[in-house]
Amino acid sequence: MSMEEKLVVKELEQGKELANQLMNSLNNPSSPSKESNEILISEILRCFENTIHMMVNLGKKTLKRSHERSDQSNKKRRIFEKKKTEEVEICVGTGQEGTPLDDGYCWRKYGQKDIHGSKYPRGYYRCTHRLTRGCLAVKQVQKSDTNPLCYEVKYVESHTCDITPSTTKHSIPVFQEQKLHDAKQSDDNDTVKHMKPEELMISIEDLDYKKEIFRTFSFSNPEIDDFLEWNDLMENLSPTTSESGITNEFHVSPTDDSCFSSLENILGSTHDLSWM
DNA sequence: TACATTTGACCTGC
DNA sequence: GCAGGTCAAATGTA
Repeated sequence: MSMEEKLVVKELEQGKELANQLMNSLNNPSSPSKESNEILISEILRCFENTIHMMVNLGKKTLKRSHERSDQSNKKRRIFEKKKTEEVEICVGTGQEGTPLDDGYCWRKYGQKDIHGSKYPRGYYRCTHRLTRGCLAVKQVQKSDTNPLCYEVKYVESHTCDITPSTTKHSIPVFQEQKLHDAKQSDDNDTVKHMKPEELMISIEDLDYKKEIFRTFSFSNPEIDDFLEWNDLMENLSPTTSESGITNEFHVSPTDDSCFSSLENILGSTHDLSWM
């Protein structure tokens, strides 16, 4: 059994346990409050959502692998799939040796490769939430040959996990890409007008300054993290995704409860159920 | 013990 | 055949 399949089983077992708790609660006249039942329901729904999400991604992965290995003649489709993932390359300076490019997301290294013609190997990172939330974000980090203090970072696919760990020192998931986004969007900005995306340089001082600005931007409420449904979250947070597929901005207000509207609708509908 | 990193092997595209 | 990308077992670390 693969790691993904184990996670699916674990999630289903958790849902089963929650359902049992709900049943016990409903069968017991001196059961906890209605709010407790609502919490249990939302947790069960979250388990289903996660399971579906994981199964979909597991299926995609399986299909993709089998497709790649068995149907090698269908190259048009492969090219099409490849085009769906466009890439943006930026270069960010950092003085923190060993911890390059802490961009606020949780990355897990899955490979390193010596690149022909390059002094330094290229590191391959994927989002930590790839298995649990199906986030397909990937980045490649390579030291610049010309400037060892400069890292060339290539982001492939955008984050769909929408999770910025509260423990992360710098909660700036949008900053570096925002900079690039600004460079693309603003024709009036002469300083970035002539820059190619892959040549975009960000000074350390500027980085620290921006980090301070975006330090408070994070999803640090564990209850929110627990209750949000990922699809609804994606819709309600309204991330402005560019044509490249890179998520550049998030329009979200900490006080905006629109994120919970769908959940409230679900819970609201359950109010009408006779067993509540 | 769980999670992250390393690294050699394997796969695919050119 | 080569180079780049990914996988997964082995290893390291908290």
